Amino acid sequence: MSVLQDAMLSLLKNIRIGEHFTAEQILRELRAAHFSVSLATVYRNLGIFTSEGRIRRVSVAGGPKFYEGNVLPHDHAVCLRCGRISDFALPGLLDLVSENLKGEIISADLTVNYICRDCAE
Amino acid sequence: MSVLQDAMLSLLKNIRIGEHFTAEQILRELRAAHFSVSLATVYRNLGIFTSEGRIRRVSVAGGPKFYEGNVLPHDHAVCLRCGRISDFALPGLLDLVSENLKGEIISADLTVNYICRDCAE
DNA sequence: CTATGTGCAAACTATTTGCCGTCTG
DNA sequence: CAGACGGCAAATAGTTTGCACATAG
Repeated sequence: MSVLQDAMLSLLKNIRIGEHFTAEQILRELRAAHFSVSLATVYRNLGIFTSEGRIRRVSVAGGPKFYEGNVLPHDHAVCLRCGRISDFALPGLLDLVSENLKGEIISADLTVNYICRDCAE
Repeated sequence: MSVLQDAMLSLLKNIRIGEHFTAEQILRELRAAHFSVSLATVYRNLGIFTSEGRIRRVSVAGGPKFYEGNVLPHDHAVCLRCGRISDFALPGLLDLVSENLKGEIISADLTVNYICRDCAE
């Protein structure tokens, strides 16, 4: 683990739970912290961390992917106005799925589109 | 509505419920039906139909998007071995979501990763 | 005739890769 | 010195767009 990789990982791990970053945002954060790093390297390391299960990659329709340090199972809610992604837990989801689908269930990705309370005003 | 657009729409609407096509596959189907059409036009028309709510666009992590004629609310199960996408219904999902998330819920996209019965053998 | 639809090629966005230099143990 | 790390530029995949021509109503 290089100094840069440590910095990337702790960026993703230590930021407020529920934050989500794109590769571009991570690049900006790292540069703000005086790393002279390139986008290719950010992507390369994000790929490594994701395949090691240290971080999680989140796809949201029609845009860049987001990365988060929270690898515990949880779901995402995307506000259609401000675009912000929030984590939320939906206990019982996997049970509900396995009652309704035959086969060996590996995981379930739930993305809820909603209008968050800030935007609803 | 041009003849081509009619053909695209009925392709998406009439095929066995639960089928999902990529833009490339639709192009191939149309050409097999003797249309001399380009990929750009397929994408253009898919975009129009999607924004009109006549078809639905489905994103699956790390690949091209799929399109389906079934616009009724339903969920998707992706087999991690064969990659096939199946429709399935999860009654009670929206209720479960609204019990656990504050805000105005618009829709919920659930994608289940699993091993289908054909692949399990 | 006017709007709509289409092909083609080029642009674009997000991401990945090859190559080669560099740093570290 | 070997192997991991990283910069740069080019490649790639999927999708979108500008433009000029064709076609339908």
